Amino acid sequence: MTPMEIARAPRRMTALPSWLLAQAAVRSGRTVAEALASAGAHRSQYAVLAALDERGPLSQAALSDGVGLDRSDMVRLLDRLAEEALVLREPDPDDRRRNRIVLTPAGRARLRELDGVLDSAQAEVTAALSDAERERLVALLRKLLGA
Amino acid sequence: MTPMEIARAPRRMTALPSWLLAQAAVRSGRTVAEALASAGAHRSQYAVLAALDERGPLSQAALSDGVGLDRSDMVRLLDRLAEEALVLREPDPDDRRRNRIVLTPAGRARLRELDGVLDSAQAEVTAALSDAERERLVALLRKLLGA
DNA sequence: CATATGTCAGAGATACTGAGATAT
DNA sequence: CATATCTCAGTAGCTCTGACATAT
Repeated sequence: MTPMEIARAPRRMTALPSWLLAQAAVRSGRTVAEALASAGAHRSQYAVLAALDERGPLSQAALSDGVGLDRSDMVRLLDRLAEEALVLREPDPDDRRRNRIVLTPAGRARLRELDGVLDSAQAEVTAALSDAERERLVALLRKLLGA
Repeated sequence: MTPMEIARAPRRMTALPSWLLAQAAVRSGRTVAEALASAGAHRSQYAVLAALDERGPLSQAALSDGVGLDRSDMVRLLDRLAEEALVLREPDPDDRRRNRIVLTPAGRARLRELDGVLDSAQAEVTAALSDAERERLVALLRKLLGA
């Protein structure tokens, strides 16, 4: 999904780092989104499942923060994950304002499945590069991001 | 503009090429959008002015195609550029279905100004990299895109 | 009282769809 | 008649705001 065609662009733009990054991100994002969509999932759903798997039960606020999603949108996302019984929403006994979001066994299984989907999507994204080149790209992007 | 905070994300995601590309593109895109916005412009406006400068007068369809923008959106974009007298919309005598979109002297001047804005935005985007690293990144992105 | 949380309704910008009028 | 161009209205998904009730 996110059809979002790759734009042809004026020549002067195609040399810009910002344009190359944008194009690469669009293609890569489309590849990943399509892979997840064919498994019936979305990027933010995967991120939430992964965060819960790595960090254990979290409040919605902590989840929103840890995943970079607005709190109001997290509400709807969790509605859906809870419907599918991939997470549980239980009241937090320590702070009754909070919901404790817990990954269910089904959620964990789903996450494993999506981990595999993501993994082959990465291979597809970087198919044009050798292993060494892919590593160099990753290192440069990390440095660019100040990691 | 495009506030769009950088997302923190689960650890397993931050190692993925697709995630690094997405994050780099978001930062870079924000930098560029803010630079253009402070000059009162948008990315697609710049692209249209640049396409006209490089290729001469074009129909709206050719412009849409050359810039990767939907035809229906091009209508509104050109309304604005024409209001500011940066382009002219004149009937094409050779094919009366078409509009001939012409860059005005003011449009060309605007483009020169925005070229400068873009140029310093690129420097900002790649500030964390050395010249050699920036070139390596550009080469890798080109290869990734199959250029 | 000030702040944090979850929830909801809606704004805003962007990409796209569908249909109509005009011309080829 | 089939197709291309421009235009307009409206949809869809996504992000973000503002407000509210509840709890700390």
